[in-house]
Formats: sequence, C-alpha cells, structure tokens
Amino acid sequence: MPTSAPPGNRFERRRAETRRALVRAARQILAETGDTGASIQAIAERADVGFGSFYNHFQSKTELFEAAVVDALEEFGQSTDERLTGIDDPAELVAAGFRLSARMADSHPELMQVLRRRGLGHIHSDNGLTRRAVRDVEAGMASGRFTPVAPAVALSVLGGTLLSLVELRFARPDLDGDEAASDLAEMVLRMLGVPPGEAHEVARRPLPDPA
Amino acid sequence: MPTSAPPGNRFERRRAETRRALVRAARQILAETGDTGASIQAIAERADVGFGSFYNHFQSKTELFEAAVVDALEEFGQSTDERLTGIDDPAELVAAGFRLSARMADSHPELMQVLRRRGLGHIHSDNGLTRRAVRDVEAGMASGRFTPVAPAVALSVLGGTLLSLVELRFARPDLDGDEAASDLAEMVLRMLGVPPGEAHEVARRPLPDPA
DNA sequence: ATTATCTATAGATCTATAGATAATGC
DNA sequence: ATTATCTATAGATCTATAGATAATGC
Repeated sequence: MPTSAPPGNRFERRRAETRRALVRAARQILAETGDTGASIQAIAERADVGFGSFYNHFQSKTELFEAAVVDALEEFGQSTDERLTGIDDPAELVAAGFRLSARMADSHPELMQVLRRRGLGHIHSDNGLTRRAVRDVEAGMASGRFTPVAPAVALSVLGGTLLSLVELRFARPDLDGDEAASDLAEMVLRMLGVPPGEAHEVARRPLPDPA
Repeated sequence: MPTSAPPGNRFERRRAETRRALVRAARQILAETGDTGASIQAIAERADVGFGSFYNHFQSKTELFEAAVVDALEEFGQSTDERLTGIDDPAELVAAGFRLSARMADSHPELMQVLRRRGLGHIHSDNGLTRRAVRDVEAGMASGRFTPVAPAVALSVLGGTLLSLVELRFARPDLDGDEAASDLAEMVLRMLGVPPGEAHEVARRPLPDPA
C-alpha cells in the first residue's frame, strides 16, 4: 500500500536511487566547476554512495557525465514545455522559451550551468530539447510565419543563440537579464524571418505565470 | 646573421620553443578528444619535451589548456582578418567571416575543433576574435546598416551562431558546408537588422581569394 | 537464493621535486 | 656563472576488483 507507486520492486527502486544519486552528484560537479577530472571516489562520496557501487551503474566517468547531461537536457525540455502549454503561436513559443531560459539561469542555476558547459555537443542529437525546437520551428515554417530553412540549420542557430544567452547571463550578471533576453529573442525572431515590428512586439508579450 | 631575427637571445628563443611545443600538444589534445585529463607526462611526451620542463612554463594543466585556447583564438582572429582585408561593408565582413569559418573546419580542423570545444567561454572575454567582432558590429550600427543593440548582446548572438556553425560542420559533414554557411550568414544578417533581400545577396557575394 | 551495496586493498598511474646535464651569456 | 632542460624517483592518488555484508524475492 504505497501512497504513490514507483515502478519496479524494492530492489529495483533502491538500485535506481543509487544511480540517481550518482547522476545528481555528476550534475553538481559539472555545474560547479565543470571539472570532469574529479575522482570516482570523490563523486561517490558526494553522492553518499559506496565507492564500489559506481561500477554497478557506469563503466567510466565519461559514461556518468554523459548520462548527467542527458538527464539535465531532459529536465530542461520538460520544464519549459510545462510552462509554455497554451501558447500556440510558434514565434511566441520560441521567444518565450528564450526568455524563460534566461530566468532559469537564476532559478535553476545548476541545470543551466550544465547546459552551458555541455549543451553545444547536443544540438544535433535527439533529446527533449531539440525535439521541442524542431517541432516549433517546423510549425512556424509550415504556417508561413518563419522563412523556410534546412532543419539542421535552424537547430544550429536556435541552439547556438540559446547557449550564448545562457552564457551571457552567467558571464555578465551585471546586465538586466530580462531585457537582454527579450532583445535576443527579438533578434532570433528576425533571424527566423518574422518582420522587425512584429518580432519586437512578440518578444515582449507577458510571459505565462510560473504555475 | 640570422635570416629572420626572432626576438630575444638564444636562451629565450629555446625557452619559447619549449613552451610553444607544449601549447601545440595541448591544442592537438583539445582538438582530438578534448580530454583534458591527459597526464602531464603524456603531454610532455607528445610535445617531445622533458617531463620536468612542463613546470618551467605552467603551474597546472588548467593553465596550459587555457593558454592553448587563447593561442587558437588569436590565430583564428588573425587568420580571418588577413583574408578579409579590403572588405569594408560591415554586413559583408560578418557574412564572409562566417563563411570562411565554415571552410576552416575543413582546412584547419585542429584550430576549429579547439574553438568548438572551448569557444563559448571566451565570447565575453577580450581576445583577438571578440575585438574584431565588436569593431565590425559597431561600425555597422554607426552607419545604420545594423539595428542598434547592446554590445554584449551582439557579441552573444554572433559568438553563439558562429559556434553553432562550427558545430554543424563537424556534426553534420553530410550537409553542403558552403550552402549551410551562406544560409546561416544570411540569417545572422537579418538578425542584425539587414533587410531580407539584401541579407540574401550579401551572404552570397564571392569570397576573397585565399591569397 | 539472489542481488546490490559497501569496505578494503593491490597495482597502476600521476604529480611535483631534486639533482644532474647541457647550452649559452658575458 | 647562469639558466633551461632532462632523468629519476618519492609520495600521493586513483582505478578496478575481490570478498563480506545487508536487503529483498519467492
């Protein structure tokens, strides 16, 4: 009679918990220093997990850090998705996504630091974030709101500008984050083919409440 | 009677040579695997330099790899600068810079891999590349060809899109590189405020010959 | 009975330094 | 005489595994 019923039996849940702890520790390390040279011993200790347990889940540090990045990307994609339900103008979706990302640099710094340090290598892989991006851009091109362009090129520019916005938030905390995000979102919309006046307006529409 | 006269006496030149060899090795490693966990021993061996010599020039691996990135950025900035002398339309400068960068992924893969792996962290630092970018963008904004925007934001989007173009070249070698570069350059020009028709034309002007 | 976790440890590897060697400056 | 390089090495650290322990499944 568990209140909620996580999948698997107690064994599997316990195993999953250990894995989760290791991934969490790896995410923290990626966020704090990005130093993937941290010893397995140090990682296990941070995860509060026996040293040997590491090898029950990962064959190498590389494998662990890779899993940590994928985990972060998935969380990021899902989180933005949730907050943007209800918006169906592709232009507004893209702009709001950018602006929310800038805010998440403050509200979810660990998550966004991981993105900052490792995101570039995942722009052209299949993950929660790129799926969303492709979906929105294709909708926009189909409806004529965006100028058609090869999907890989669209992914590139969106991913690159998103990363640079995150980098900007961390490297220049002195700037007004919301303003910079709106300016940058406006530029991205122009890039996608939205007329300047419209781009300016869309990039400044009220954001949905953080439900 | 040296044919050319490098600065310093023989001692200093020898010392500089050792340092250069270490930096070269670090660049190779950054380009090949990006694995900064390579041992100092392995690095020294690759540089064909005595193990202990490392400590005559750097206090840590971090310091060496940082120097390697700065070295690469400097070379990249200078190399593009040379090939773009003569162009004075800021829009054309930006577009040509992007297109040349894409080609350099083929002609100078080591250099561009370093940029790909470490460039993001240098978008807002002072280096050969950012100096060029700021100069061109400010000229464009002053002449009215670009829409005014905060310099840091302009740097962000230019840096981000440049990196994503490099990433695209390496991650998707199946695509036509020149075409992707022109498409992307065109989008960047629109982003900067150049009217669509003009952006399309400028991004397809003949590139200067590789003198 | 099975399976994951934990502790302990052997062996490998890595860092930083000390001291010897070689090259140059003056 | 000075300075950088090189070789050798001590000590520290890290990885991967073996074997013991604890928890669950059936």
